[in-house]
Amino acid sequence: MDDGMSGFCIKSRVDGSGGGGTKCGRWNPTSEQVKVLTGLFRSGLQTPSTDQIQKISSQLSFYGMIESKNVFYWFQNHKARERQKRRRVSSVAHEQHDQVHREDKVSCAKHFVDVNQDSEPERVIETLQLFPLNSFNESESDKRRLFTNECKETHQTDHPPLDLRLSFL
Amino acid sequence: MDDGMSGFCIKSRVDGSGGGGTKCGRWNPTSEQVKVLTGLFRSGLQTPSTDQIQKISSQLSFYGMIESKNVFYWFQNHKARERQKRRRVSSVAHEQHDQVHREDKVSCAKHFVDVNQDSEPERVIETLQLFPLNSFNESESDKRRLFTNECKETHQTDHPPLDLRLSFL
DNA sequence: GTAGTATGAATGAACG
DNA sequence: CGTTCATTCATACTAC
Repeated sequence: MDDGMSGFCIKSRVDGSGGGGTKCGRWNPTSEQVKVLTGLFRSGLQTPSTDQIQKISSQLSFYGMIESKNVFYWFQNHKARERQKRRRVSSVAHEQHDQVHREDKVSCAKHFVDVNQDSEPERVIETLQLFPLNSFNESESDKRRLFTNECKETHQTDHPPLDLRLSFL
Repeated sequence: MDDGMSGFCIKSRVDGSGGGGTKCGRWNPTSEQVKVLTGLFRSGLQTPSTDQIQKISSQLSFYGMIESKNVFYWFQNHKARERQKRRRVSSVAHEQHDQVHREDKVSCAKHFVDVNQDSEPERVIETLQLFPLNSFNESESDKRRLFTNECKETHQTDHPPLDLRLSFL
């Protein structure tokens, strides 16, 4: 999206500066930054608020270029990966013999459909078209409930107009 | 990545229906779908109504599997993230180092980029037509033209205490 | 140079 | 709507 793709040119490690230079691309935290971040995380701050993120970012900028979003991502990733690791461990160390399906979520997430896995990707020609014309004045939650319960969007095989010049709205 | 790096990196993974394994998991929009959605969003449709969502979904199904809820979530996420990003980037600046000239912010970003949303060769016939009266608002409104980059504080000249050590939280 | 790994970034989905 | 979770993509780094 228009993520802003804020660019940043970072050095290569505090020590480094290997001359190789300013690689523009993704943020590469300095060891000091990582140290502080890790310290914060271990101190119990696993999900900083937006406000905290900004403060942290601000302070860490002393050590080098950094943006709020970097801090944000750092915490998100750090937490996620720790959890992920933990989950893996518990999954193996615990539980009965790990079945072939150790993943219970990865399968078709919800009430999805499309059971076709390794065969001709043929689309079902269900014509279960859209649910009744909505009643205006429905709340967001109503909408969400509606959508999440929707099991399949038919995607009719016979191509619709295709003229979607966005004028269909 | 090549100097393009604008917009989004198209994932090589073509979503299902194509040949072979239609990985059923989460929706992976095709670039066409993203393009249309982005176009709609940019044209002012940031919170489509239920029926609009259905129509969009219906039309986009031409490009691949898609459900209404996907469209719903897409808009939710897109809007939320745009704000989030904005929030993260803004403030922090404060009046501390005064309002530098807008120009400076740009120069600070010397090597990179712009916030150009789609530097993609716009191929879709943008006949964006304002949706019917059911929702007339936004108008042009969009003037997020500022470079919201956090290149900000080049460290306020006189470096901050550096005594931070987590005490600033 | 290729393989493997660590991790930054992105985003679909969903929660409160 | 703001926030959080899970999964995946992309890339920096390391080892062979």
